[in-house]
Amino acid sequence: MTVTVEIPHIVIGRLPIYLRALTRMAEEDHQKTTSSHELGEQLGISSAQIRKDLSHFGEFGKQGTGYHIGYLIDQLRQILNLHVEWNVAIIGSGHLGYALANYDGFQNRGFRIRWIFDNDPAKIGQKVNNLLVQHIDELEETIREHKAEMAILAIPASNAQAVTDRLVNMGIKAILSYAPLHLAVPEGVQVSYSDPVTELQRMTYYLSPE
Amino acid sequence: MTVTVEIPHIVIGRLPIYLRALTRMAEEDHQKTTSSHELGEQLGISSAQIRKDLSHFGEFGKQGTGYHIGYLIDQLRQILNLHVEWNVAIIGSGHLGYALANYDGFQNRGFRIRWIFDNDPAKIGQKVNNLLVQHIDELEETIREHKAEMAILAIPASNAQAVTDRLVNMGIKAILSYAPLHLAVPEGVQVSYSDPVTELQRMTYYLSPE
DNA sequence: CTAAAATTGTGAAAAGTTACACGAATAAAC
DNA sequence: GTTTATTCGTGTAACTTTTCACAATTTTAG
Repeated sequence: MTVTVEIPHIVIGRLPIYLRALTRMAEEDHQKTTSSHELGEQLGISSAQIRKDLSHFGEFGKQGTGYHIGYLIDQLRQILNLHVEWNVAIIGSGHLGYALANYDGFQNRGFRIRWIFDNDPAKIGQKVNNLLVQHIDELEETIREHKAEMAILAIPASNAQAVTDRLVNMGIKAILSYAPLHLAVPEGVQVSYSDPVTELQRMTYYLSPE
Repeated sequence: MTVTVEIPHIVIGRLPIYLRALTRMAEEDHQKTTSSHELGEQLGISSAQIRKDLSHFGEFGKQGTGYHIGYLIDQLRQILNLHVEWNVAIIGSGHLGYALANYDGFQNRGFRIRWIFDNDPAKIGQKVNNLLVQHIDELEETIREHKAEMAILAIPASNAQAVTDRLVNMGIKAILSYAPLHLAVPEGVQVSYSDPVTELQRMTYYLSPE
């Protein structure tokens, strides 16, 4: 009898944060080990929470010493399926799509921007950081041919659901959306949202006007 | 005796999402009323949760009818302090800062991008969507003079903490950061993070490699 | 070699969040 | 005018998440 323990989504969400902080410690400070206390200090998270989060996946630390950073980074990358590089399509080559295509932060963190699409004829064929802007109608063929699995949506809200339907239809299983609306997707498709305005609005609640 | 009931942060975080959906209903569908059920359906949130969230702030609905959209939008804007327009400074005029400065989604949602700063002499004085790029060393004087209260960080991780310290020092109380690191700020300063890579990494956990 | 300090992993308690379910009010149908 | 539908607001229960606190282990100091 196998008992499948579902690991809380909220725990998964913190792993990339740990990974980012550990990578910084290794690369900038040339540090070899750290403790849950030190890591928590840097991230504003309690040490107990970090230990409990990690304990869902194994025993990575050593009493008295803490965690070997290189080893823990490696384990986190395995857990998050980052030992393979994921090919990502950007939809929309407006200012934001352009910025994302030029961002060098995807490298070495598990992702490679491989395609960029737009529906504006004036943009098709333009070069964006070594990628040729393709027409959105080539989306299906490109995904099928290259088995793309992730997409970043950098288009206005008005087209976002229609494009999402096409992506889902072609088997895309994870979408990071910058369009300011909720997207309907079938079970099993991951969606992550980023809307600067909702974030600012959340913060203004805590500010006193004037 | 006044009992101050602290409203959960997680509830505050959903209000802008409700506001966004209600605004869409009003503007696109010219709808006058809605129900917690309909709103929840559109957002993938249970109707009970929406009712409970709103009930923290008052009784905005009517049995049998639901919510008057215009009225609820108005109430949410009051709660979130959006009846005033907030002036926002963008730090960094790279690709991302440029995209944010050109984004028209801030208008009518409570924010106005007023300033954009950079430390690259080649960029100072350039025009970005009617704003002149100012040198980062003019930050303090500009904030003091205009009483800016919010900032968006669109700079590399390497400078982010130093710039944050300067912003906090000048009294900035809310920061939306696109720099991929945790920022240390004193109590009472709001920080919101947006890192496409951590979001993608969270999603790859749920995808099967190959 | 022994004592003190550091640190993990974890069971249990506490705190926080969501879902349920129902009385009360309103609107629609007949 | 009465019955049926709809819908809200909310007390309580169920569930989720975080914190506490401690035994066990390892390292450091004397």
